[in-house]
Amino acid sequence: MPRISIPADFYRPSAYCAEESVGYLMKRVQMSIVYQADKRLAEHGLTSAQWGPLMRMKIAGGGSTVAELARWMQVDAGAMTRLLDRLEKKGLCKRVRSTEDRRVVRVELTRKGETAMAEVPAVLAEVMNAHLAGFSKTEWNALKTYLQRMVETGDALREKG
Amino acid sequence: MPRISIPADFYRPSAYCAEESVGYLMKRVQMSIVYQADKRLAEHGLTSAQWGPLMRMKIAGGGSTVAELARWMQVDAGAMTRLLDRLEKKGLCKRVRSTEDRRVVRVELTRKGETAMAEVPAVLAEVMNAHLAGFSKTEWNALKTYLQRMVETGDALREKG
DNA sequence: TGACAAGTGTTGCCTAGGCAATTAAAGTCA
DNA sequence: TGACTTTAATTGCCTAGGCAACACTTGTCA
Repeated sequence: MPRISIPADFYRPSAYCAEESVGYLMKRVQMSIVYQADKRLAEHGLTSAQWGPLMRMKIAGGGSTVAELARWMQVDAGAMTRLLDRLEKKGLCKRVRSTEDRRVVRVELTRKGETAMAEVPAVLAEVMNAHLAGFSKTEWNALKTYLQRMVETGDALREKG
Repeated sequence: MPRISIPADFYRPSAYCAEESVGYLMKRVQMSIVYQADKRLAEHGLTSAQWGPLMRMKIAGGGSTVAELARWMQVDAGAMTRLLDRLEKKGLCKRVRSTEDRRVVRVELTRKGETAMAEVPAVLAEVMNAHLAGFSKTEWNALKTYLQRMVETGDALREKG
């Protein structure tokens, strides 16, 4: 039962101020997080776009498929194909054509991929914690709640068209 | 006087859960905002990356420069050059070599560019308001405060290295 | 069985940004 | 004045994602 969503009335066409915009602020924060994560991940030969699929392979027990990874990352299947090309070239994963369903390509972590992934969770936690310096646990929870509500609202918008 | 920033302790390397991550949630929200904005801006021949420079030219009185736009958008100068290539190809702006300082290229809005910009603020306000459906003014202010704090913390991180 | 639909992966072409090298012009200073 | 530095804009090469077309399988159903 999706309740009716009435848009807010905070922003008006005239006097649209960037510093007041939640969208602008979120973009700034996002850029900072990606910048810090990329800087630290570069030492392990990874980018902030690349750890996601590797993490998924890891928690799935060492392997996955192109389509599954694309869905998980909420990304185009073509983009995932090319991202895996780059990871494979670096020797972090390898592709194996499935024998059961000959359409699918299984993607598996290599030894080198597992090694590269070892430090990633610590890096991510560190970057997030650094950006939340000064936040109380209450504030952190409030922020998460706000963001979760916006995600739900956005999903509902998409469904309606 | 930059006060000392002590990182938070909310995230730990083990059990790094995406749904709990402020970074993941913010990315989701950001993707939704960009998606909705792109969908509506496409009717005016624009993308969510393109309205920014045009807006800057507009509020600067019809013109700016490549370097100034790149700084304003916090983007690489090369990226801005290419973005302006695309805008110029669509006839939304035009480049004029400056006579005072022959290094700089002045970028000016065309009539067509002004027309395209007319509806943009309304579109942006609509998209932001839609994503903030259900928020009270107090919650909206709290969210902005949290984000502003994270921006400042991120800037401080970058300065320190 | 055979046509058809749906799922899977790849590729081409597009926008978009980062980094580095290059060229040209302007400013600085011994 | 001449050497040096800085700034401005562009370009090449890289990662990255979206959309559409394509080929190849698999499943469905008349």
